[in-house]
Amino acid sequence: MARIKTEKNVSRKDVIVTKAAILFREKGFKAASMRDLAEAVGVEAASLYNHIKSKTELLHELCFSVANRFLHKIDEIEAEPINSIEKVEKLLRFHINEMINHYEEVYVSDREWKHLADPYLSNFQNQRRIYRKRFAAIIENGIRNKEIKKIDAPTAVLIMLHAISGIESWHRSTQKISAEALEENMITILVGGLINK
Amino acid sequence: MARIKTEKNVSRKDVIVTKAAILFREKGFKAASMRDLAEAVGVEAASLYNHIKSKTELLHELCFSVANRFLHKIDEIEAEPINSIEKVEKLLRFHINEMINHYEEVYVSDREWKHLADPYLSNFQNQRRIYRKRFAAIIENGIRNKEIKKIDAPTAVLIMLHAISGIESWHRSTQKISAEALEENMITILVGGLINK
DNA sequence: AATCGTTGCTAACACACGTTAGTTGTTTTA
DNA sequence: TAAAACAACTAACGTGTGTTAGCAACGATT
Repeated sequence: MARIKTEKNVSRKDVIVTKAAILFREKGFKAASMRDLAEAVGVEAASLYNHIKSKTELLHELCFSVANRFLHKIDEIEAEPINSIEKVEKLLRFHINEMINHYEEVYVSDREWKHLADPYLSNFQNQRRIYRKRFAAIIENGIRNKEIKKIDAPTAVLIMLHAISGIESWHRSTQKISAEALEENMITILVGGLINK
Repeated sequence: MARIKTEKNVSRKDVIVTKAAILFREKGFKAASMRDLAEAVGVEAASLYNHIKSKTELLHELCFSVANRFLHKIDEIEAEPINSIEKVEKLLRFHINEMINHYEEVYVSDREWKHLADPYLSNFQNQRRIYRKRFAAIIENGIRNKEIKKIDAPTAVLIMLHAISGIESWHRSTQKISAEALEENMITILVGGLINK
Protein backbone atom coordinates (compact mmCIF):
# COMPACT_ATOMS: atom_id res chain seq x y z
CA MET A 1 0.00 0.00 0.00
CA ALA A 2 2.28 2.67 -1.31
CA ARG A 3 1.18 6.19 -0.50
CA ILE A 4 1.33 9.13 -2.83
CA LYS A 5 4.72 10.65 -2.26
CA THR A 6 4.77 14.30 -1.33
CA GLU A 7 7.47 16.84 -0.74
CA LYS A 8 7.44 19.81 1.56
CA ASN A 9 4.49 22.18 0.99
CA VAL A 10 3.01 19.92 -1.65
CA SER A 11 -0.22 18.24 -0.67
CA ARG A 12 -1.30 14.94 -2.17
CA LYS A 13 -4.03 16.84 -3.92
CA ASP A 14 -1.39 19.02 -5.56
CA VAL A 15 0.36 15.92 -6.83
CA ILE A 16 -2.90 14.71 -8.35
CA VAL A 17 -3.68 18.05 -9.95
CA THR A 18 -0.23 18.22 -11.48
CA LYS A 19 -0.44 14.74 -12.94
CA ALA A 20 -3.93 15.52 -14.17
CA ALA A 21 -2.60 18.49 -16.11
CA ILE A 22 -0.10 16.27 -17.90
CA LEU A 23 -2.73 13.70 -18.71
CA PHE A 24 -5.38 16.18 -19.81
CA ARG A 25 -2.87 17.75 -22.16
CA GLU A 26 -1.81 14.45 -23.64
CA LYS A 27 -5.21 12.91 -24.16
CA GLY A 28 -7.71 15.69 -23.67
CA PHE A 29 -10.01 15.99 -20.68
CA LYS A 30 -12.70 13.63 -21.93
CA ALA A 31 -10.33 10.95 -23.16
CA ALA A 32 -8.25 10.90 -19.99
CA SER A 33 -9.82 8.53 -17.49
CA MET A 34 -9.62 8.53 -13.74
CA ARG A 35 -8.04 5.11 -14.01
CA ASP A 36 -5.33 6.59 -16.25
CA LEU A 37 -4.78 9.30 -13.71
CA ALA A 38 -4.67 6.82 -10.86
CA GLU A 39 -1.99 4.83 -12.64
CA ALA A 40 0.06 7.97 -13.24
CA VAL A 41 -0.19 8.79 -9.56
CA GLY A 42 0.55 5.21 -8.53
CA VAL A 43 -2.68 4.39 -6.79
CA GLU A 44 -6.11 2.86 -7.43
CA ALA A 45 -8.76 5.05 -9.04
CA ALA A 46 -11.07 5.05 -6.05
CA SER A 47 -8.28 6.30 -3.80
CA LEU A 48 -8.13 9.57 -5.66
CA TYR A 49 -11.48 10.48 -4.16
CA ASN A 50 -9.93 10.77 -0.71
CA HIS A 51 -8.31 13.94 -2.04
CA ILE A 52 -10.59 15.37 -4.69
CA LYS A 53 -14.32 15.75 -5.12
CA SER A 54 -14.59 14.94 -8.81
CA LYS A 55 -12.85 14.84 -12.15
CA THR A 56 -14.26 18.23 -13.10
CA GLU A 57 -12.88 19.74 -9.92
CA LEU A 58 -9.44 19.02 -11.33
CA LEU A 59 -10.32 20.99 -14.43
CA HIS A 60 -11.66 23.90 -12.35
CA GLU A 61 -8.49 24.10 -10.35
CA LEU A 62 -6.30 24.10 -13.43
CA CYS A 63 -8.34 26.60 -15.41
CA PHE A 64 -8.80 29.11 -12.64
CA SER A 65 -5.29 28.99 -11.27
CA VAL A 66 -4.04 29.87 -14.75
CA ALA A 67 -6.68 32.54 -15.30
CA ASN A 68 -5.85 34.16 -11.98
CA ARG A 69 -2.17 34.38 -12.78
CA PHE A 70 -2.93 36.24 -15.99
CA LEU A 71 -5.39 38.57 -14.33
CA HIS A 72 -2.89 39.50 -11.65
CA LYS A 73 -0.25 40.16 -14.25
CA ILE A 74 -2.41 42.47 -16.33
CA ASP A 75 -3.35 44.36 -13.15
CA GLU A 76 0.33 44.89 -12.52
CA ILE A 77 1.19 45.93 -16.06
CA GLU A 78 -1.70 48.34 -16.46
CA ALA A 79 -0.43 50.24 -13.44
CA GLU A 80 3.11 50.69 -14.74
CA PRO A 81 4.18 54.08 -16.14
CA ILE A 82 5.36 52.80 -19.52
CA ASN A 83 4.05 53.24 -23.05
CA SER A 84 1.64 50.94 -24.82
CA ILE A 85 4.12 49.01 -26.90
CA GLU A 86 6.13 48.26 -23.78
CA LYS A 87 3.01 47.08 -22.03
CA VAL A 88 2.12 44.78 -24.90
CA GLU A 89 5.65 43.45 -24.96
CA LYS A 90 5.65 42.78 -21.22
CA LEU A 91 2.34 40.99 -21.43
CA LEU A 92 3.51 38.91 -24.36
CA ARG A 93 6.70 37.95 -22.59
CA PHE A 94 4.67 36.86 -19.61
CA HIS A 95 2.42 34.75 -21.81
CA ILE A 96 5.38 33.19 -23.55
CA ASN A 97 7.10 32.34 -20.29
CA GLU A 98 3.96 30.89 -18.78
CA MET A 99 3.53 28.75 -21.87
CA ILE A 100 7.13 27.60 -21.67
CA ASN A 101 7.35 26.98 -17.94
CA HIS A 102 3.83 25.96 -17.01
CA TYR A 103 3.06 24.29 -20.29
CA GLU A 104 0.68 21.59 -19.14
CA GLU A 105 -1.56 23.78 -17.03
CA VAL A 106 -1.70 26.66 -19.47
CA TYR A 107 -2.37 24.38 -22.39
CA VAL A 108 -5.18 22.58 -20.60
CA SER A 109 -6.73 25.83 -19.46
CA ASP A 110 -6.57 27.06 -23.05
CA ARG A 111 -7.99 24.03 -24.82
CA GLU A 112 -10.14 22.14 -22.37
CA TRP A 113 -12.14 24.85 -20.61
CA LYS A 114 -15.12 23.93 -22.78
CA HIS A 115 -15.64 20.91 -20.57
CA LEU A 116 -16.19 23.01 -17.48
CA ALA A 117 -19.75 22.92 -16.21
CA ASP A 118 -21.77 25.92 -15.17
CA PRO A 119 -21.39 28.05 -13.13
CA TYR A 120 -17.65 27.61 -13.66
CA LEU A 121 -18.01 27.71 -17.42
CA SER A 122 -19.74 31.10 -17.59
CA ASN A 123 -17.40 32.39 -14.97
CA PHE A 124 -14.34 31.36 -16.90
CA GLN A 125 -15.70 32.72 -20.17
CA ASN A 126 -16.40 36.03 -18.47
CA GLN A 127 -12.91 36.34 -17.06
CA ARG A 128 -11.50 35.51 -20.44
CA ARG A 129 -13.67 38.08 -22.20
CA ILE A 130 -12.69 40.76 -19.71
CA TYR A 131 -9.02 39.93 -19.97
CA ARG A 132 -9.09 40.25 -23.73
CA LYS A 133 -10.91 43.56 -23.54
CA ARG A 134 -8.27 44.93 -21.22
CA PHE A 135 -5.55 43.70 -23.55
CA ALA A 136 -7.35 45.31 -26.48
CA ALA A 137 -7.66 48.55 -24.54
CA ILE A 138 -3.88 48.72 -24.18
CA ILE A 139 -3.53 48.32 -27.93
CA GLU A 140 -6.20 50.92 -28.64
CA ASN A 141 -4.31 53.34 -26.47
CA GLY A 142 -1.22 52.67 -28.51
CA ILE A 143 -3.14 53.36 -31.70
CA ARG A 144 -4.36 56.69 -30.37
CA ASN A 145 -0.76 57.62 -29.46
CA LYS A 146 0.33 56.59 -32.92
CA GLU A 147 2.74 54.07 -31.41
CA ILE A 148 0.77 51.29 -33.04
CA LYS A 149 -0.57 50.83 -36.59
CA LYS A 150 -4.24 51.48 -37.23
CA ILE A 151 -5.56 47.96 -36.84
CA ASP A 152 -8.52 46.30 -35.23
CA ALA A 153 -7.44 45.84 -31.64
CA PRO A 154 -9.53 42.74 -30.84
CA THR A 155 -8.12 41.06 -33.93
CA ALA A 156 -4.61 41.90 -32.82
CA VAL A 157 -5.30 40.38 -29.40
CA LEU A 158 -6.68 37.26 -30.99
CA ILE A 159 -3.56 36.90 -33.13
CA MET A 160 -1.19 37.42 -30.23
CA LEU A 161 -2.87 35.01 -27.86
CA HIS A 162 -3.28 32.25 -30.36
CA ALA A 163 0.19 32.70 -31.78
CA ILE A 164 1.54 32.12 -28.30
CA SER A 165 -0.48 28.99 -27.80
CA GLY A 166 1.52 27.69 -30.77
CA ILE A 167 4.39 27.16 -28.36
CA GLU A 168 2.70 23.84 -27.95
CA SER A 169 4.28 22.83 -31.27
CA TRP A 170 7.64 24.02 -30.05
CA HIS A 171 7.33 21.77 -27.01
CA ARG A 172 6.45 18.82 -29.17
CA SER A 173 9.20 19.39 -31.73
CA THR A 174 12.41 17.42 -31.50
CA GLN A 175 14.79 20.10 -32.71
CA LYS A 176 13.93 22.94 -30.42
CA ILE A 177 15.62 26.30 -30.51
CA SER A 178 16.33 27.58 -27.00
CA ALA A 179 13.52 29.05 -24.93
CA GLU A 180 15.27 32.43 -25.00
CA ALA A 181 15.59 32.39 -28.78
CA LEU A 182 11.96 31.37 -29.09
CA GLU A 183 10.89 34.28 -26.92
CA GLU A 184 12.95 36.82 -28.88
CA ASN A 185 11.72 35.54 -32.23
CA MET A 186 8.13 35.70 -31.16
CA ILE A 187 8.49 39.21 -29.82
CA THR A 188 10.27 40.33 -32.98
CA ILE A 189 7.52 39.09 -35.23
CA LEU A 190 4.52 39.94 -33.11
CA VAL A 191 5.59 43.35 -31.82
CA GLY A 192 7.18 44.10 -35.18
CA GLY A 193 3.79 43.62 -36.76
CA LEU A 194 2.23 46.22 -34.50
CA ILE A 195 4.72 49.08 -34.55
CA ASN A 196 3.78 52.06 -36.68
CA LYS A 197 6.49 52.41 -39.33
CA MET B 1 -39.50 6.62 -41.07
CA ALA B 2 -38.03 9.84 -42.38
CA ARG B 3 -34.94 9.43 -44.50
CA ILE B 4 -31.89 11.66 -44.42
CA LYS B 5 -32.59 14.43 -46.88
CA THR B 6 -30.05 14.90 -49.60
CA GLU B 7 -29.64 17.37 -52.43
CA LYS B 8 -28.05 16.80 -55.78
CA ASN B 9 -24.50 15.46 -55.65
CA VAL B 10 -24.59 15.15 -51.87
CA SER B 11 -24.60 11.62 -50.56
CA ARG B 12 -26.14 10.72 -47.24
CA LYS B 13 -22.64 10.04 -46.00
CA ASP B 14 -21.69 13.61 -46.90
CA VAL B 15 -24.57 14.87 -44.82
CA ILE B 16 -23.36 12.83 -41.87
CA VAL B 17 -19.77 13.97 -42.25
CA THR B 18 -20.84 17.60 -42.39
CA LYS B 19 -22.97 17.32 -39.28
CA ALA B 20 -20.16 15.44 -37.57
CA ALA B 21 -17.81 18.35 -38.21
CA ILE B 22 -20.20 20.73 -36.49
CA LEU B 23 -20.62 18.42 -33.55
CA PHE B 24 -16.95 17.59 -33.17
CA ARG B 25 -16.14 21.27 -33.15
CA GLU B 26 -18.77 22.08 -30.55
CA LYS B 27 -18.09 19.27 -28.11
CA GLY B 28 -14.80 17.75 -29.17
CA PHE B 29 -14.45 14.35 -30.80
CA LYS B 30 -14.54 12.29 -27.63
CA ALA B 31 -17.41 14.15 -26.04
CA ALA B 32 -19.60 14.03 -29.13
CA SER B 33 -21.52 10.78 -29.16
CA MET B 34 -22.95 8.86 -32.07
CA ARG B 35 -26.36 9.37 -30.49
CA ASP B 36 -25.79 13.13 -30.56
CA LEU B 37 -24.81 12.88 -34.19
CA ALA B 38 -27.82 10.73 -35.00
CA GLU B 39 -30.11 13.31 -33.45
CA ALA B 40 -28.47 16.08 -35.45
CA VAL B 41 -28.99 14.09 -38.61
CA GLY B 42 -32.55 13.15 -37.66
CA VAL B 43 -32.17 9.41 -37.40
CA GLU B 44 -31.43 6.65 -34.89
CA ALA B 45 -27.78 6.02 -33.97
CA ALA B 46 -27.66 2.55 -35.46
CA SER B 47 -28.88 3.85 -38.81
CA LEU B 48 -25.72 5.84 -39.27
CA TYR B 49 -23.86 2.59 -39.76
CA ASN B 50 -25.62 2.01 -43.06
CA HIS B 51 -23.46 4.85 -44.38
CA ILE B 52 -20.26 4.90 -42.38
CA LYS B 53 -17.90 2.29 -40.97
CA SER B 54 -17.10 3.89 -37.63
CA LYS B 55 -16.91 7.09 -35.66
CA THR B 56 -13.19 7.37 -36.34
CA GLU B 57 -13.80 7.11 -40.06
CA LEU B 58 -15.62 10.43 -39.78
CA LEU B 59 -12.53 11.97 -38.23
CA HIS B 60 -10.27 10.51 -40.95
CA GLU B 61 -12.42 11.98 -43.66
CA LEU B 62 -12.45 15.41 -42.08
CA CYS B 63 -8.75 15.56 -41.26
CA PHE B 64 -7.49 14.32 -44.59
CA SER B 65 -9.83 16.33 -46.77
CA VAL B 66 -8.55 19.46 -45.06
CA ALA B 67 -4.92 18.37 -45.19
CA ASN B 68 -5.21 17.63 -48.90
CA ARG B 69 -6.61 21.04 -49.69
CA PHE B 70 -3.64 22.70 -48.01
CA LEU B 71 -1.13 20.45 -49.71
CA HIS B 72 -2.58 21.20 -53.13
CA LYS B 73 -2.50 24.91 -52.43
CA ILE B 74 1.13 24.94 -51.37
CA ASP B 75 2.02 22.95 -54.51
CA GLU B 76 0.36 25.65 -56.54
CA ILE B 77 1.97 28.56 -54.73
CA GLU B 78 5.48 27.14 -54.75
CA ALA B 79 5.31 26.97 -58.53
CA GLU B 80 4.32 30.60 -59.01
CA PRO B 81 6.95 33.12 -60.17
CA ILE B 82 6.52 35.58 -57.31
CA ASN B 83 8.75 36.61 -54.42
CA SER B 84 8.75 35.06 -50.97
CA ILE B 85 6.68 37.66 -49.20
CA GLU B 86 4.01 37.33 -51.83
CA LYS B 87 4.03 33.58 -51.43
CA VAL B 88 3.66 33.86 -47.70
CA GLU B 89 0.84 36.33 -48.14
CA LYS B 90 -0.98 34.10 -50.59
CA LEU B 91 -0.66 31.12 -48.32
CA LEU B 92 -1.89 33.11 -45.34
CA ARG B 93 -4.86 34.41 -47.25
CA PHE B 94 -5.74 30.87 -48.22
CA HIS B 95 -5.50 29.75 -44.60
CA ILE B 96 -7.63 32.65 -43.46
CA ASN B 97 -10.31 31.98 -46.04
CA GLU B 98 -10.38 28.28 -45.30
CA MET B 99 -10.80 29.08 -41.64
CA ILE B 100 -13.60 31.52 -42.40
CA ASN B 101 -15.49 29.48 -44.97
CA HIS B 102 -14.84 25.90 -43.87
CA TYR B 103 -14.63 26.68 -40.22
CA GLU B 104 -15.96 23.44 -38.77
CA GLU B 105 -13.83 21.09 -40.81
CA VAL B 106 -10.64 23.07 -40.49
CA TYR B 107 -11.08 23.54 -36.79
CA VAL B 108 -11.71 19.85 -36.20
CA SER B 109 -8.74 18.86 -38.32
CA ASP B 110 -6.61 21.28 -36.34
CA ARG B 111 -7.68 20.35 -32.84
CA GLU B 112 -8.94 16.81 -32.88
CA TRP B 113 -6.40 14.95 -35.02
CA LYS B 114 -4.87 13.55 -31.84
CA HIS B 115 -7.77 11.12 -31.69
CA LEU B 116 -6.89 9.53 -34.99
CA ALA B 117 -5.61 5.98 -34.69
CA ASP B 118 -2.58 4.59 -36.45
CA PRO B 119 -1.80 4.36 -39.30
CA TYR B 120 -3.85 7.49 -39.94
CA LEU B 121 -2.28 9.28 -37.03
CA SER B 122 1.32 8.91 -38.16
CA ASN B 123 0.27 9.67 -41.67
CA PHE B 124 -1.43 12.88 -40.69
CA GLN B 125 1.46 13.96 -38.50
CA ASN B 126 3.84 13.36 -41.37
CA GLN B 127 1.84 15.42 -43.81
CA ARG B 128 1.63 18.19 -41.27
CA ARG B 129 5.36 18.13 -40.61
CA ILE B 130 6.15 18.22 -44.31
CA TYR B 131 3.73 21.05 -44.92
CA ARG B 132 5.31 23.14 -42.22
CA LYS B 133 8.79 22.49 -43.56
CA ARG B 134 7.75 23.65 -47.00
CA PHE B 135 6.20 26.76 -45.47
CA ALA B 136 9.39 27.37 -43.51
CA ALA B 137 11.45 26.91 -46.68
CA ILE B 138 9.54 29.74 -48.34
CA ILE B 139 10.35 31.99 -45.40
CA GLU B 140 14.00 30.96 -45.37
CA ASN B 141 14.22 31.88 -49.01
CA GLY B 142 12.82 35.28 -48.16
CA ILE B 143 15.44 35.71 -45.45
CA ARG B 144 18.23 34.88 -47.87
CA ASN B 145 16.83 37.48 -50.31
CA LYS B 146 16.68 39.98 -47.48
CA GLU B 147 12.96 40.38 -48.07
CA ILE B 148 12.30 39.00 -44.63
CA LYS B 149 13.83 39.77 -41.23
CA LYS B 150 16.41 37.41 -39.82
CA ILE B 151 14.16 35.23 -37.75
CA ASP B 152 13.80 31.55 -37.01
CA ALA B 153 11.62 30.29 -39.87
CA PRO B 154 9.97 27.38 -38.03
CA THR B 155 8.99 29.77 -35.26
CA ALA B 156 7.49 32.14 -37.78
CA VAL B 157 5.46 29.32 -39.29
CA LEU B 158 4.24 28.28 -35.90
CA ILE B 159 3.13 31.82 -35.14
CA MET B 160 1.35 32.24 -38.46
CA LEU B 161 -0.54 28.99 -38.33
CA HIS B 162 -1.65 29.31 -34.77
CA ALA B 163 -2.56 32.96 -35.15
CA ILE B 164 -4.91 31.95 -37.92
CA SER B 165 -6.55 29.26 -35.86
CA GLY B 166 -7.53 32.15 -33.61
CA ILE B 167 -10.25 32.94 -36.12
CA GLU B 168 -12.17 30.49 -34.01
CA SER B 169 -12.61 33.31 -31.47
CA TRP B 170 -13.80 35.61 -34.23
CA HIS B 171 -16.47 33.10 -35.17
CA ARG B 172 -17.60 32.83 -31.61
CA SER B 173 -17.65 36.55 -30.92
CA THR B 174 -20.91 38.44 -31.11
CA GLN B 175 -19.59 41.69 -32.50
CA LYS B 176 -17.67 40.51 -35.52
CA ILE B 177 -15.85 42.79 -37.88
CA SER B 178 -16.41 41.73 -41.49
CA ALA B 179 -14.55 38.78 -42.94
CA GLU B 180 -12.73 41.08 -45.34
CA ALA B 181 -11.63 43.41 -42.56
CA LEU B 182 -10.48 40.42 -40.53
CA GLU B 183 -8.38 39.16 -43.40
CA GLU B 184 -6.75 42.52 -44.03
CA ASN B 185 -5.99 43.07 -40.36
CA MET B 186 -4.41 39.68 -40.02
CA ILE B 187 -2.28 40.16 -43.09
CA THR B 188 -1.19 43.60 -41.93
CA ILE B 189 -0.02 42.35 -38.59
CA LEU B 190 1.45 39.02 -39.62
CA VAL B 191 3.16 40.05 -42.85
CA GLY B 192 4.10 43.37 -41.27
CA GLY B 193 5.99 41.44 -38.61
CA LEU B 194 8.06 39.63 -41.23
CA ILE B 195 9.09 42.38 -43.63
CA ASN B 196 12.65 43.59 -43.34
CA LYS B 197 12.41 47.30 -42.53
C1' DA C 1 0.50 0.75 23.60
C1' DA C 2 -3.98 2.43 22.41
C1' DT C 3 -6.41 5.67 19.62
C1' DC C 4 -7.83 8.23 15.78
C1' DG C 5 -7.81 10.48 11.60
C1' DT C 6 -5.83 9.70 7.08
C1' DT C 7 -5.14 7.20 2.99
C1' DG C 8 -5.13 3.24 0.71
C1' DC C 9 -7.67 -1.08 -1.00
C1' DT C 10 -11.49 -4.18 -3.31
C1' DA C 11 -15.97 -4.56 -5.09
C1' DA C 12 -19.53 -2.84 -7.27
C1' DC C 13 -23.10 0.30 -9.20
C1' DA C 14 -25.40 2.85 -12.68
C1' DC C 15 -24.86 4.71 -16.86
C1' DA C 16 -23.26 6.10 -21.48
C1' DC C 17 -20.77 4.63 -25.18
C1' DG C 18 -19.69 2.47 -30.02
C1' DT C 19 -21.35 -1.01 -32.50
C1' DT C 20 -23.88 -5.41 -34.34
C1' DA C 21 -27.89 -8.39 -35.49
C1' DG C 22 -32.12 -8.90 -37.25
C1' DT C 23 -36.23 -6.88 -39.07
C1' DT C 24 -39.31 -3.64 -41.34
C1' DG C 25 -40.30 -0.25 -44.39
C1' DT C 26 -39.22 2.56 -48.67
C1' DT C 27 -37.28 3.49 -53.15
C1' DT C 28 -35.38 1.92 -57.50
C1' DT C 29 -35.02 -1.32 -61.05
C1' DA C 30 -36.57 -4.84 -64.32
C1' DT D 1 -46.13 -4.93 -60.31
C1' DA D 2 -42.77 -8.03 -58.45
C1' DA D 3 -38.00 -8.18 -57.11
C1' DA D 4 -33.88 -6.24 -55.54
C1' DA D 5 -31.37 -2.78 -53.18
C1' DC D 6 -31.28 0.51 -49.87
C1' DA D 7 -31.99 2.78 -45.51
C1' DA D 8 -34.49 3.11 -41.59
C1' DC D 9 -35.99 0.80 -37.15
C1' DT D 10 -35.74 -1.85 -32.31
C1' DA D 11 -33.11 -4.44 -29.24
C1' DA D 12 -29.20 -5.58 -27.21
C1' DC D 13 -24.22 -6.59 -26.26
C1' DG D 14 -19.86 -5.71 -24.25
C1' DT D 15 -16.91 -2.38 -22.52
C1' DG D 16 -15.28 1.61 -20.19
C1' DT D 17 -16.63 5.40 -17.37
C1' DG D 18 -17.06 8.35 -12.90
C1' DT D 19 -18.10 7.48 -8.50
C1' DT D 20 -19.63 5.31 -3.83
C1' DA D 21 -19.57 2.02 0.10
C1' DG D 22 -17.22 -0.45 3.26
C1' DC D 23 -13.13 -2.08 5.07
C1' DA D 24 -7.93 -2.50 6.09
C1' DA D 25 -3.46 -0.60 6.87
C1' DC D 26 -0.65 3.22 7.95
C1' DG D 27 1.20 7.53 10.57
C1' DA D 28 0.89 10.69 14.15
C1' DT D 29 -0.70 11.86 18.86
C1' DT D 30 -1.67 10.86 23.44
